Amino acid sequence: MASDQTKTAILTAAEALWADRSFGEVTMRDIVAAAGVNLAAVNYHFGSKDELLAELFVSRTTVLNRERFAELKAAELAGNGRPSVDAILHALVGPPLRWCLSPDQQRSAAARFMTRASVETVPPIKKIVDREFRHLQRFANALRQALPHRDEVDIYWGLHFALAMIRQTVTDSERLKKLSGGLCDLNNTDDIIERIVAVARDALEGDGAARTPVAIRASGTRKA
Amino acid sequence: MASDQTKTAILTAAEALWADRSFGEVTMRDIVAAAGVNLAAVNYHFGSKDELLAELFVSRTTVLNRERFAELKAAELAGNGRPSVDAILHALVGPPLRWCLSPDQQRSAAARFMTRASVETVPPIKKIVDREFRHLQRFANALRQALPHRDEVDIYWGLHFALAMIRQTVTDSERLKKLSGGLCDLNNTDDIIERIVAVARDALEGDGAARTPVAIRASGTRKA
DNA sequence: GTCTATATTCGGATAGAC
DNA sequence: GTCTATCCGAATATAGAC
Repeated sequence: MASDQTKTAILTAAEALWADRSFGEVTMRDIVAAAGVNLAAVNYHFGSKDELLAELFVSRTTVLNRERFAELKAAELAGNGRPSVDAILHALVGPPLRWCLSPDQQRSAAARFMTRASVETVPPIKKIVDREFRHLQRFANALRQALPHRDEVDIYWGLHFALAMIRQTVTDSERLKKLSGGLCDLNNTDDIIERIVAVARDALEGDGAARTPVAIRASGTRKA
Repeated sequence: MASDQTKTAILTAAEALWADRSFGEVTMRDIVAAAGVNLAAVNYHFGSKDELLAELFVSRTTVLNRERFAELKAAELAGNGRPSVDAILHALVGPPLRWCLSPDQQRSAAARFMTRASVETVPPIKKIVDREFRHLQRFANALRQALPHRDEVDIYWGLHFALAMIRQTVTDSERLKKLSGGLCDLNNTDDIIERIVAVARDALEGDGAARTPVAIRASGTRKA
């Protein structure tokens, strides 16, 4: 087997396993068994279990963040440098949710893996949070520019809540499905994204906006 | 040392350690070292590491759920059997947040421990999720009664989002503090509870964004 | 590059003294 | 009830054959 294939097989297997279980619960033996490679391969290609996690996490977040950032840039272009709150939130929420709910098993696993890994306290992740931190700052800055009249504190809380809903939906959709007796459709990606964006938008734009009648909201006051 | 003291010391130490690290990352040796007791004491008093986790989790959730439920009952009394959405949400959100932000270190650790443990995939937790499930169903039922005109699906999503915000705030407040440059005051318990309740209430009572047909919503808010 | 076999550490559990 | 000492399995990592 070629070197690249072995590396990729390990990364893919690790991602799938870490999507559903924590770092410590997944052993290297689990990973190599799923990847169909030998135990020694992990250390040969990555050095250690920790470094495998770090490389995998950087690899996936780089792609996801690029996708988010591209949408943010597109929104800035469309808004002549002032993207709407709605567009910013779509750039933040859309990519992870579309990944998670994708029929592509690997994409879905990648989204769950990242969400899980980002709250792990193990050393390899601690070293990488800075990357994610700067990534989120871009969104915070975009929101501040889009809502110059809003108290900054409210903006950060709104972003915090948006991230909360993304996380919960990516990692805990099973509970919602059971709680609702199967009523909540977790296959309708667009509907879910719109729900999260809508709630986050109301949180950001404030109480007044949140109680504005549908007719006014839907006609697009934010675009002005 | 008396039996009760040893048991309590183990429970307290385990709770504090599991508040910040996952099940697998905390070893029994870590726990007994923090508790100042001997390694064998855990097996003597609890049987195994798994059973220690299960007993601790049941112990803490029992108290928290009772507190939540008492507030829900009080709200029902005050509302003549029909508690307001606001009161229901306060019963759901208040207890875990007050625990988490309490100056009492143990209370705070208990809240973080429960939040962490509830998403663990290890066997001892899997066996207990049913308890939590029934607990949440009570709140779902209360919300359905308070909002009879609302689509049930929206109610479950609103509950889901409320739980998301609670979880994120309990486990990840540190990131919000850093992201906001210290602007967000994470000591003002009441303010935080009101923020979460307000957003959840808007999501539940809705300005309609979440239940508006896609066709209408898309005309004004979707990005290009 | 890949794999087998093994070294080494670590963690959970237990036996038995006190 | 408590503690020391130890067993046993598991997990990471590595050495060395192919």
